Amino acid sequence: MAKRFQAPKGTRDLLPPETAVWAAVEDTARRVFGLYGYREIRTPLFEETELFARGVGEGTDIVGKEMYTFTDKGGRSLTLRPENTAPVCRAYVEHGMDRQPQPVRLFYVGPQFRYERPQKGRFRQFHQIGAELLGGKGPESDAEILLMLVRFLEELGFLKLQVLLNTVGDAESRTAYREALRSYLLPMKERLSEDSRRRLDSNPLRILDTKSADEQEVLAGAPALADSLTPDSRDHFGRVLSSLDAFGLRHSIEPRLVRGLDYYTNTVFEIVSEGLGAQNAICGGGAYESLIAELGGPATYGVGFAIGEDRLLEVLPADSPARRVVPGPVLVAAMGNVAEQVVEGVRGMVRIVERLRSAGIPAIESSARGGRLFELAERLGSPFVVFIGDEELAEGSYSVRNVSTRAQERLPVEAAIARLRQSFP
RNA sequence: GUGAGCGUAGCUCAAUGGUAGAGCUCCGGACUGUGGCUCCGGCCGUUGUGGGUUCGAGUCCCAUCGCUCACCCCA
Repeated sequence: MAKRFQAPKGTRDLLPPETAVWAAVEDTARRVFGLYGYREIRTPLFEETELFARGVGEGTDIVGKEMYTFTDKGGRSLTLRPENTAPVCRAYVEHGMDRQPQPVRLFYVGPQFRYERPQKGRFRQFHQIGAELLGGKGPESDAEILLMLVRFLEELGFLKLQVLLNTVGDAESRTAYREALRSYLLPMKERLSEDSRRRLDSNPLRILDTKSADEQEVLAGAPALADSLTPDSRDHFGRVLSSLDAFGLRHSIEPRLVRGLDYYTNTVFEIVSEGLGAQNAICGGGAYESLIAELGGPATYGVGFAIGEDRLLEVLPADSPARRVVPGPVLVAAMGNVAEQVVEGVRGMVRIVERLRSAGIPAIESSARGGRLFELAERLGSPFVVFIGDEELAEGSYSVRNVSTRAQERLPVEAAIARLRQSFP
């Protein structure tokens, strides 16, 4: 027997009927984001490696060890996109979108790639739904995009969501805090893990969100980032919070929330969910004030989020509108002599099925008989079975049977089609 | 990159170190103007892969690959 293949490690096939839920979630995103004036952008699945190295940050895990990087036949170093914010900003700069009316509101839907060991809620190819607001004014942009994010999740049936919020300050605040934190931790270096000790030099802020109980204890007496904020950053965060309050958007401040991408400044946020094991964040985001400038564009304020679609689907409420079952195709079955006129019978069936399709009714023919026909209808989710026999052919009618109520009527063709259409808006 | 658990048919699972099985699914037939069937028959395995121990390995050992979970980190 020939070798059998399987999807590469960390990737998976999405199969029906689950794909219908994915499509419904994405449709909801397009609709809700559209309500806020966001339009879709589709960037390449791969970019110059340098874009992510500079944009996401050399010190991040993503760049340090998780990139799918390859050299093409022209000797270029390319990388499968591990996230979509840097590509969107690249496109903003490349296409001179700073000359469009500001701010520019964009959203994206698509696969991202990170070379990691798979586990619950983590894949090498995963999917994100995200949005970026570029060229905005600052705190009010942050609040706007959070409002949209929460509305989207609520429309999917998530209730009582809590947004975890924090500020990491601007560059000046962070420099000040980095020093304060280092001075505090340095004397207690022995109590830190190897990783954390390394971060003491490279990225001390990252030590804050450690999960180790022992390190949490060490951190209990650490200086607060809030105390190192510049007046500007303090004001920024205050305005975000007051906007959210004004909009009635529930949130909680998590002083330890630090995100792993270098480009974030000031506002950062996360939405977490139960039922995902250790990978509990379904959405993360924040503001970035210098990314676009670092990519060669004008100084531009940006804020955005990315939702992990795979994780979102994992915890999607059972009663989510996105799970609404889409009806299967109407089954068309020949009866009596019609069924026995093998060749002409089949062609006649196809003509009838095509007629239904032309009227916008999904339909397939079936050669199943008796109980098997209805078993098939159940499995496909078909709301109706249409019977065509000699009598129907003679008088130009279809017998339409409702699978769930078992009610059956013989109707003139046009009336039958009108009846069937009611189930397929 | 590190650690742990698990790999038997498409799915769910059996098989004391002694002939690889069952149910479901799928396909074919009986049945052909009506219900979730019934009956008959059939396909499906180098027991993830490769070595080793043994008279004999699905079972024990080693390696490898894969899956799962966790660490790290993130969505």
